[in-house]
Amino acid sequence: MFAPVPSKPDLVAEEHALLAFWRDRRIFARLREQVAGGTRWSFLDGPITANNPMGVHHAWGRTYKDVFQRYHAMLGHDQRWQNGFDCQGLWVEVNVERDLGFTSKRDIEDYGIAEFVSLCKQRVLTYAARQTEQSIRLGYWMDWDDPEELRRLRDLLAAEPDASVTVEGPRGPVTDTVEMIVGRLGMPEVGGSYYTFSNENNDLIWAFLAECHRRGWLYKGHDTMPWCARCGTGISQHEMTEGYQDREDPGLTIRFPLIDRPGEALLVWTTTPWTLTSNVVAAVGAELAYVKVRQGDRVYWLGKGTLRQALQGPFEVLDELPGSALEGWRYRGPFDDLHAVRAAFATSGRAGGAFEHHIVLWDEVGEEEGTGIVHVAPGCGAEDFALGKQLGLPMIAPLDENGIFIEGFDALTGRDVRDTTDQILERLRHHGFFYRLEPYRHRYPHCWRCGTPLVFRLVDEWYISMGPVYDRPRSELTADEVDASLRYQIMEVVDGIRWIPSFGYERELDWLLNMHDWMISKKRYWGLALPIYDCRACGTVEVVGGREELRERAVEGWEVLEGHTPHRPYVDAVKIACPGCGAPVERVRDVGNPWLDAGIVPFSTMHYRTDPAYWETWFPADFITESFPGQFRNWFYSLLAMSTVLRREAPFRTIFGYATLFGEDGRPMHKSWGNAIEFDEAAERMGVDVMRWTYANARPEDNILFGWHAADEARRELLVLWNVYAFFVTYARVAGWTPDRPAPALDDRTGLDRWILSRLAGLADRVGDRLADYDLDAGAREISRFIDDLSTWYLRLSRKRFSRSSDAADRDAAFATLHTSLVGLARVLAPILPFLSESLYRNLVVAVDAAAPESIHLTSWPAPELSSFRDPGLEDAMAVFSRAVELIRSLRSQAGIKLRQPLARAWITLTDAGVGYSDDMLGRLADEINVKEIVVIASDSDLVERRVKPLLPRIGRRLGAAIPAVMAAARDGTAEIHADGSVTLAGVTLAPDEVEILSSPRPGTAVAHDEGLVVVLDTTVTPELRAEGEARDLQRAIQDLRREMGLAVDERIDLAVEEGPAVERISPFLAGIGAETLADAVAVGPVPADAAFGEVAVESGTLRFGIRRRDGAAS
RNA sequence: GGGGGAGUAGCUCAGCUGGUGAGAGCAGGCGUCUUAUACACGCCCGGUCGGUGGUUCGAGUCCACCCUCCCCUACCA
Repeated sequence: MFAPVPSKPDLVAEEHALLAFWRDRRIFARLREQVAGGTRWSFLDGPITANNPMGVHHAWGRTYKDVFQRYHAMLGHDQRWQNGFDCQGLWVEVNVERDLGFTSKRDIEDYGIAEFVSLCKQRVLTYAARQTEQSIRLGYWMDWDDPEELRRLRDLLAAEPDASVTVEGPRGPVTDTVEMIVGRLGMPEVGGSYYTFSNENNDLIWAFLAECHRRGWLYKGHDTMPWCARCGTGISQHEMTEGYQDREDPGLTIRFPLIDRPGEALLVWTTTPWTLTSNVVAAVGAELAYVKVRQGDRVYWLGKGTLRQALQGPFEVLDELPGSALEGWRYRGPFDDLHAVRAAFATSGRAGGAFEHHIVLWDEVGEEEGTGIVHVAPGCGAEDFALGKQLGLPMIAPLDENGIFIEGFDALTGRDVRDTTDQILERLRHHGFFYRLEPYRHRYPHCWRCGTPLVFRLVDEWYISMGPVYDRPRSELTADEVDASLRYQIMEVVDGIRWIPSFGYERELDWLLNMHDWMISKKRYWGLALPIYDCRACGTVEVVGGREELRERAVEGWEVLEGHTPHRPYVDAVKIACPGCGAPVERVRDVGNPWLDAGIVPFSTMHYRTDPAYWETWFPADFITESFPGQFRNWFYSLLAMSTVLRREAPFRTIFGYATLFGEDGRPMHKSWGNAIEFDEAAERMGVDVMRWTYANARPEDNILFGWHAADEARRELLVLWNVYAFFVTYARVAGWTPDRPAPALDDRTGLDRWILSRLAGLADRVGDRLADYDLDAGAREISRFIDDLSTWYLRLSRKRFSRSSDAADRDAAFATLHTSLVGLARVLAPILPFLSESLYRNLVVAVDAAAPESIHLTSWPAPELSSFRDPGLEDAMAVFSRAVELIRSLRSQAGIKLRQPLARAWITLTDAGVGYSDDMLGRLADEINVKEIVVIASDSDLVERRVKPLLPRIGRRLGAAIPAVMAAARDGTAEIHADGSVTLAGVTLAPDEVEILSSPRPGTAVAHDEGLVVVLDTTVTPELRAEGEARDLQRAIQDLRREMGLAVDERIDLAVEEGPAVERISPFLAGIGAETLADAVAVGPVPADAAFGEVAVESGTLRFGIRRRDGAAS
């Protein structure tokens, strides 16, 4: 027997109960055993950064991952089920620094790199454990580590990293030091999620970098880079776009006095005053016009086109020269007395003499902003640097890695660049260089991690060359040209991948075409140790391809690294012999870009090096999915780049991208804005199935607005399903029905039964197709439509068959049909709503069938076993019928005749689509619209008057200007309809296929039409019909009273109706009312004193009645 | 700065190669149905389709210009 079901479910409590059930009964483990050896479907997880609790936006992506994996499991596909954690990089460092109250890299070095790195690892383990718990709560099935075990390892790592520890792996216990066990997490012998800080991950990146070096693509660049002074690291092009923000800077105009033209000065504009300390030359455009102007007793030179924007106050133009005429003019800079400037200029001048500031020509100079004369500081800007290199200018690099002025800058030395503006302005004013200061708003790059405005610094960084960009379409490139350019090789790989949504393909190609060389170095502590050995003695660069190779080549320091993961500081101690000169070389101190860590996972997690057969089996992944904003240049890019270098083939076949999650108000979720929802809060308040349903219905290419209201909408939809389920269970229990009762054969069931089963079979087919095509929202829409059909059509029309049927066979057919529908629906829902579907299944199947699999997640996709139910003709017919009912209801509403009032008849015409109906459907239909009779007719000609609707798309081109008159005639009804179906309007004859004939009602009827379907309703209410309607009113009132009294659905009553004129009219119906309201005795007379009293107003008076519980009758 | 997208009901969005009363969901109002008991269904309210001009018999849809927002991209001082 089914367990009773509450009418309002506690979804959250149910979810917790099922989590316990799955855990206790090892359902997931058994699913894996069940599909082991099946056809392989390879999903590769994009690692989540284990640095904070997961958010509801992660739950969106994880819903996709879980749905598609579960769907494939239901198809019997073997899978890897490996979650990934992204572990290394600045994300983690920034948080650990914050926890420790650090503000600079010096703090870290004072604290100790080893200790700092250990804290980073501990933080990763903390949040890996946390996110694991949250993912499990979401119902996300993966090969999860035990969160307690992760926390234990974390604590051991803090206390005793070199102590021996044993963990339980899939192939038995594994013993190693704590540090090394942590480094082996996710490896085959330890199992569980993969961690990008693992030894194997780092090792394979070394192999990748060595391969890049072997091909000559790895190089050290000396360039002016965007730099975050807080983090003390360069920012690569990949990271730049994340951090553009509007910012207000000083828009400063200053004077550069001309040495050879006394009393005259150049006007120069800058938004970064600190770079003036490093000014070397001033640039003008050769083609631009420059003017000499007088303001008071001052004379300035500036671009003619900038006069209006640059000058303050009245001026007089004295002279005009082309920019080319200014070349070579010497000027004095504002910081020429600084030691650093003097030193840089001392020997850089022509013929080895001292360098002097002068004007150079530069075609980059424009007049849109500033003064048309550009201050150039090659040590402080990328484009300045390029110009400086081209002209052989001296370079002044004023900042250290923390953004502090280095020695040689007098009072500025030791000061932070971020707060020297006032000091510099003061100095400019004092020495007469100042002209004008105005705030200037512009988009300026900021550090994407900490939000600090970036500065530009001259530094050495390591790059992977992306190869040349050719000035021709890809189709015209030769094989040699492609071989020489990594970017084009990646593009070829991209061609072989399916991108969902499709614009992803274009966007990735666009990024590849425009991207610069990949800067892979970071001057930080926690991350991949770049295995680059840059010999100071002879300049030879060597890259070590793995830990083993390093051990073999080490000439000193190996013992320091021995027993440690390949992280700083231990790895820094190892030196190798320079292959060029033999000198011992140490590793460059840089760590790697974290996207290297995530990009190698198609190799590291698929045992590329250790188990080639396994790798062959699972590579490439069939499917990956991540949020696409940003990932085109991050994970997607690094996956493609690394796989292209190592294999020149795609690491995945299909990529599915989804957009961004915002708060309900359309803004990014932000705690201080009050629109943020924590994952845990969402899970415990709305339930994860509601969350999953919200995500399942979202269009992935659109941003999702997530909040409590959206969740309520999703919940309402699920409650409809729950209501159907609760209805079924309630009446199955009353009737004692269980599935082991033999069900009538399909052919012996009603059209309605066969219809819903056909719909179910179609549902399973279509949802399966959609899920196989990674089109979850379309699948969810199919399910919504089915739930609606099941509830508002099938069940609505079938209710009496469950509760008050005298035909046992028909009742059994109804129960069997609804049971099949609910179980089938649950199985289709299982990948999407693992909890709700399990809840239904456990009660509808497991509770009554000991032989059934004990979890819905151990059942297979139901489409094959349902396919015999398909009957498309029946579905078409039902679509017509349901549309007819809608139209009739609408007619009643317009006519002011409520549904409870019976009417004599309705007529409907049936189109071709409707001919598959069965007779019992007509009967249900008559009940549903409360008419005595439905007459199916071939033509509506006798019932209606005609109106003509010209089909504009057909006639528009032909008639042109005659259209307005034709349309007016159609509206007036002055149309001549000919026997052949053609129509004459306003003197123009239209062919039958150029018009649609509509129908309008005759008196006493109402008519509605839709797509060729016509329904006509006889709206005449005869006295007999009126009386019957009043009887229904009475019945309704009695049922209401029963409810007020709190009677059980099967409790019996005595009914008394007071005498009166109204009663006379309804007396023929009293017996029927008694049956419907479970009244054993129906009396016309005074209402007993102990009865509950009710009344209802009808046309002929008021009906008064009383009911009372029939004592003892129930027992 | 370049490229792309979008501005349609209070909110979130549909509106196909131009066709003449502009749609859905939610919110609001009204009603209906029901021993699925407050679930569901129906109806109504509500829009000068960002602005201006143009092409056309006809423009939310095509063209031009302008305004606002978003995304991508960029070495501009």
